[in-house]
Amino acid sequence: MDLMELRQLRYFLAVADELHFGRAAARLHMTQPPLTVAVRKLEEELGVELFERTTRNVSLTAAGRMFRQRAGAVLEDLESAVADLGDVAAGVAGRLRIGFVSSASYSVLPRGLQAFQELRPRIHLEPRSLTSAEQITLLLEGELDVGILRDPLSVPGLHATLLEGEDLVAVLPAADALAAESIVPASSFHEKAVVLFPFELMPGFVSAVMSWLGTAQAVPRIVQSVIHQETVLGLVAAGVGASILPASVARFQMPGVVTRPLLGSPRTELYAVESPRSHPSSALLIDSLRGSK
Amino acid sequence: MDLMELRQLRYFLAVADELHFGRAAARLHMTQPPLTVAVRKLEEELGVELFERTTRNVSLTAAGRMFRQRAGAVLEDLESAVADLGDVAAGVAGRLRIGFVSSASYSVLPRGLQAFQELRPRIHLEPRSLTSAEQITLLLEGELDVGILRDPLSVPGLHATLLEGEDLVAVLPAADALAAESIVPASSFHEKAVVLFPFELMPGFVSAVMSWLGTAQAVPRIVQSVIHQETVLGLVAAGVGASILPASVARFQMPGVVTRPLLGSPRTELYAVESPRSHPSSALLIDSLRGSK
DNA sequence: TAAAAATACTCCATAGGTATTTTAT
DNA sequence: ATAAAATACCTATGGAGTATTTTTA
Repeated sequence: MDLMELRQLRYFLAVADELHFGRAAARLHMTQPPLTVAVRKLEEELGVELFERTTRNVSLTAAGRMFRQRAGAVLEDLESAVADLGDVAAGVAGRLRIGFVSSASYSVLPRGLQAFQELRPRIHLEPRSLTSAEQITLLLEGELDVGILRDPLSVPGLHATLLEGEDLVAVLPAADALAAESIVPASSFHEKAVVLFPFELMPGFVSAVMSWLGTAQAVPRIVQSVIHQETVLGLVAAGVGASILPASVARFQMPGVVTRPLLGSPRTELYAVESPRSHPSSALLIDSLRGSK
Repeated sequence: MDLMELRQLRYFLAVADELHFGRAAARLHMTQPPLTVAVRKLEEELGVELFERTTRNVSLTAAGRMFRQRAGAVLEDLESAVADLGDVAAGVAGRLRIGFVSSASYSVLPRGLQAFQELRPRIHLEPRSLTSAEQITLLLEGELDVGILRDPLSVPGLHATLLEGEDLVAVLPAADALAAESIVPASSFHEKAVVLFPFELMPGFVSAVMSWLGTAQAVPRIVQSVIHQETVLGLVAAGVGASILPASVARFQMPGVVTRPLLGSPRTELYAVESPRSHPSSALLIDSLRGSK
C-alpha cells in the first residue's frame, strides 16, 4: 500500500475517463502496454478489480466507480494546494501568526490589521494576546511570525521596528498624597506600595520603569505583580498601591484613579519584532502597523 | 508539475514532522542523502522553498507550513479511500443504483429497500423512477445496477428474476357498458377506445396486453398513450376510454372508475433485472425484494 | 570541532518502448 | 477478420546506497 504512486492514479483516471486503454495511453503520451501493466499493478496493490475488461469493452466495477470519485478529488485537492503554494510564497495568501501585548490591542493593532487586510485580503490573520516574554520565545521557535511588544531587551536574531513611543505616567489612587502633585519625581516612589507587571513576563517594560526609578535610587515596595493593565487599574482603584503605566491608560477614565506625568518624561516604546523565518508578508504587516499610528 | 509523486509527499511530511533529515530518513527506512535530494527536487518542481535549512537547524517556511497541512490531508483522504475500497468490493459499502417502474413503488420497492438497508446499512441506495425501456438501456450501459420492471422482453446479457405475478384487470369508466359485466372477455375491447402505456417505453407489458387481446382478434382504438398509472386512471375517470392495468391499481379507489377481472386471467409479472457489471450486492438486493413480497 | 546537510559516484529496479500473441465479436 | 487488450522482452532513466565534503553553531 505504501508503493502506490500518483502516476498510477493519473493512469487509472485516464482509463476511467476513456474506458479504452489505447486512447487513454495516447492521452497520457505513452503506449498501451505499459499502461495496461501499470493499471494491473495498481489493482494488485489495492487487492481489488477496478475494471471489467474484454478486448472489446472496458468498464468500471463498483469499486472502480467509487475509487474514481475519491482519487479524482484527491488529485484536485493536491493541484489546488500546489496552485496556492506560489501565492503563499509570494506573500499574497496564507496565514500570519501575530502576538501582541494587551496594551497594543486598543490603538496600533486594530488599525494596523485592518490596513493590512485591505492590502492582502487572502492572508488569514491570527492575532494572539501574549506577554512580551512568551512572544520572544515563540518568535525564536518560528511559532509566531510577528510580535508586538514593549521595550524588547535586544535579542540576537530578532529584528525590532519602533511602532510608537509613549510617555509613562504615575497611576495613583485618588486618595493618595501624590495625587496632589502636578508632576511626580522618581524619589517619591521610594518605599511606596506599588503594583507592577512581573519582570519575567515584561522584562523590557519593567526594566525601563526600574531604570527611571534608579535615577533617584528609589526602591519601591512591589505589593503585587499582575499581567493585565485592566487588573492593575482595579488594584490601584482599590487602594492597594500606585503604579506606573503607559500614558494611554488614560483612555480608561477609571473612577478612583488619577494619572500624573512623571518628572523627566520617561518613555515606553512599542516595537514590532519579526521572526527570522517569518511569513514573507511580515514586513508589509509591520509597515501597516507603522503607517496607521 | 506532472512529475510530482506521493513518495515525495511522504518524504516531505516525514521531514516536516522531524525537522531533521537524518531522523526522517531513519523513519522512512532509508539513508539521508537520497532524502535530501528528493526533497530538493520537490521544491524545485514546486518552485518554492519548503524548508529553511542550515546544518544545525531545519524549519518550515510559511509555504511549507501550508503545504504540510494540505498534503497531509491529501494523503489521509487517499488512505481512507483505499480503506473503503475493500468494503465496496466486498459489497458491504458503496452505492447501488436502482431503476423501477412507478407501479413498483407501492409494494415491492419500499419493503425490499428497507429490508436490504437493514442488512447493508453502509450501502447508499439511489432509486430512480424509470420506464422499462430506459432501464434496459441503462443496465446494458452499466449506469444502473438493478432494474425493477414488468414483463421484460428477454434481452441477451441481462438476467431477470421474477418478483411477483399479478392479474390484469379491466379499468372502466363507471358509466361504461362493460361495467355491468362481472368478467370481461378480450373480444369486448374490439374497436373500443383504450388508454394504454406506449409500447416503446413498456414493451413487455404492452405486448402482454396485446397478446391477450390477440386471443380474440380484438383490435382496440388507442386514444392515448401515457406513462403513469395515475394519469391513466385520470383519463379513464374522465371517460376518455377504458384501460387494462395490473390488479394492484385497485388500491387507488378512484371515484368514477371501476375494475373488472379479465376472462382467462392474463397476468403481468414484475422482474428484477441485474446488470452484468453491477454492484456486488445486487444479488442480495434482489433477494431482499423477493423475500419481502 | 562536531553534527548534520550537501555533493559525488555507483548500481539496479522499474517505467516505458517495440514486437508479438491472444481474445472476443 | 479485426480491433484491442495481454504478454514478452529490452533499454535507460532515476531512485537509493556508500563514501566524502562542506557548513555552521
